[in-house]
Amino acid sequence: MALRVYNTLTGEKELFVPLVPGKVGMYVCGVTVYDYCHIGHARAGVVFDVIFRYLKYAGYEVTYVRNYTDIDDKIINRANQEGSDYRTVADRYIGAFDEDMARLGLQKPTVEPKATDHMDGIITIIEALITRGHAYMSGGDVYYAVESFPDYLKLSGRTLEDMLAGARVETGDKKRHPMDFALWKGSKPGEPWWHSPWGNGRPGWHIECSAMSMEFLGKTFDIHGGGKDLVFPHHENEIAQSEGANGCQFVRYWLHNGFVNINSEKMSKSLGNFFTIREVLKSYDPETLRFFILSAHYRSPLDFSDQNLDEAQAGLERLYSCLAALDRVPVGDNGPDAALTPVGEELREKVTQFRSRFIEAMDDDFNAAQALGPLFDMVRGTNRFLAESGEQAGASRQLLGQLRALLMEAGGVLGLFTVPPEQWLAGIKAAGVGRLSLTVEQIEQLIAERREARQTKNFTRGDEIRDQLLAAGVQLLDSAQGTTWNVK
RNA sequence: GGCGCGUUAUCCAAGAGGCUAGGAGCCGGUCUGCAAAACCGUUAACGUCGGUUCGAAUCCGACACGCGCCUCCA
Repeated sequence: MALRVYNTLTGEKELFVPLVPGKVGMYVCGVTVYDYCHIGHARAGVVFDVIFRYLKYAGYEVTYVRNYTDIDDKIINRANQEGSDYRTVADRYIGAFDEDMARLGLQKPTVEPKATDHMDGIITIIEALITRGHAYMSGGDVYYAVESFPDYLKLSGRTLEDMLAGARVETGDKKRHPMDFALWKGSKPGEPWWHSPWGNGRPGWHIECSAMSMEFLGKTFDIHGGGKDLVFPHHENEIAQSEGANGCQFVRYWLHNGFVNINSEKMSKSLGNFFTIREVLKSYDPETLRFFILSAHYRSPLDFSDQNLDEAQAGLERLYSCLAALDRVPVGDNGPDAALTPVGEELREKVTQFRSRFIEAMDDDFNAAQALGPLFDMVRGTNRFLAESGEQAGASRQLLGQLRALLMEAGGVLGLFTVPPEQWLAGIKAAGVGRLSLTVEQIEQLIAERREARQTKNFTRGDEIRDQLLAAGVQLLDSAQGTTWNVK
């Protein structure tokens, strides 16, 4: 099997063949830095992080570029609101973005360029567009003439007529066609500006991505990604700019992730129904959020809710618990594994098939949700084997070691299992304690009281304490070694 | 209005002509003073109506419902 990816441009899954064998150039639209990131940004970040990781896992040398758009109307507005300047706002939210993405465990892209560091490239492309008749000056601005580019809207599969029908497009007096868009905006008083052949001003939205991708990946490159909402106008306009200026294909494979929904409705700034990443990470572990994102295919909508996050946590906990159980297996001798029981043979079979099943899923348009299946399968087999062999499990350490390595290998691609299992499990518990009305001391005290009651066979009192704690959200776990507890 | 997408069991969610997805839950079992937890086992589905086919969640058509884009958005 070979990697196949869904290309928005053709609307089909295609065999992935990079421009240069063994190498991949990938550009993903980052963020416009004017506010904290929400869960939608988290999804895009995680999805393309996994794509980046998988391409490397598949043996490609990947150049991954993810930009910061650090000059834009919204940044300027924000700066005006708070009485600072665009640079202050941009730098603050670049810092916040980096923090959020690091917490979600994203690997650093190869390059993370900023729009304002690429003014020369931006100006060069606009000049080329004017020369080739794709752009025109008007009232201090420069606009792209969409009618000059026959392929315009090929990505979203529409026509200019479709777009205008019933649409609320204002016919700005500066534009020749209502769909024309700004490449360069003349600066108004008090606004940041850069020198250009068309006077002082700043770039329009879209052009920075054409400039930065060309700078680091060339005129034609393999993968361009972003959220579905960028298909139009952002990516459509990038195509018009880059292909208009260079006269050659811009991007070979367009990848777009689906939205995060709240109650089946798109999460967005304008609807005001969004959660920031940092808000969510107050109640949920970052890897849980990551796991939740990976539990649906990247192009499908993903419904965000506490219930779904809780389920994701339960799933991830199952995986981590298995890893922790493997760590507790007593070390056997270094000799060959003991003869396996039927249950052991079954597990060996799962171990043998694991990698090909995992790769098959990921090769099919990065289907991480499907790739999770073999992980859980192997976990079930492991639990079963461990339960059966008990103290003797150490005699099969080669098999178990191989199994653990495979789990970690898959975790490396998905960005999971980055925390030592016992520590992760302890972290989940600690987070739960923070939400309780009882202190750890009070809980321990009650448990001690219960132990005494039970020792004197006063089960009524013992059960009373157990119910009391349960009502407070504390779940007791009795075992031969004594009583421990968990937050429910 | 134009264009596009989706509808899978109690819930979440893969699958895209014949091949066990998976998770949570329910139920049964092991364990336990009884429970809980953990572990094991197990259950069930393809929106509706037609069509193509030896065979359809899967392909085609109609309908219903939901959603998205057409305006800043990951």
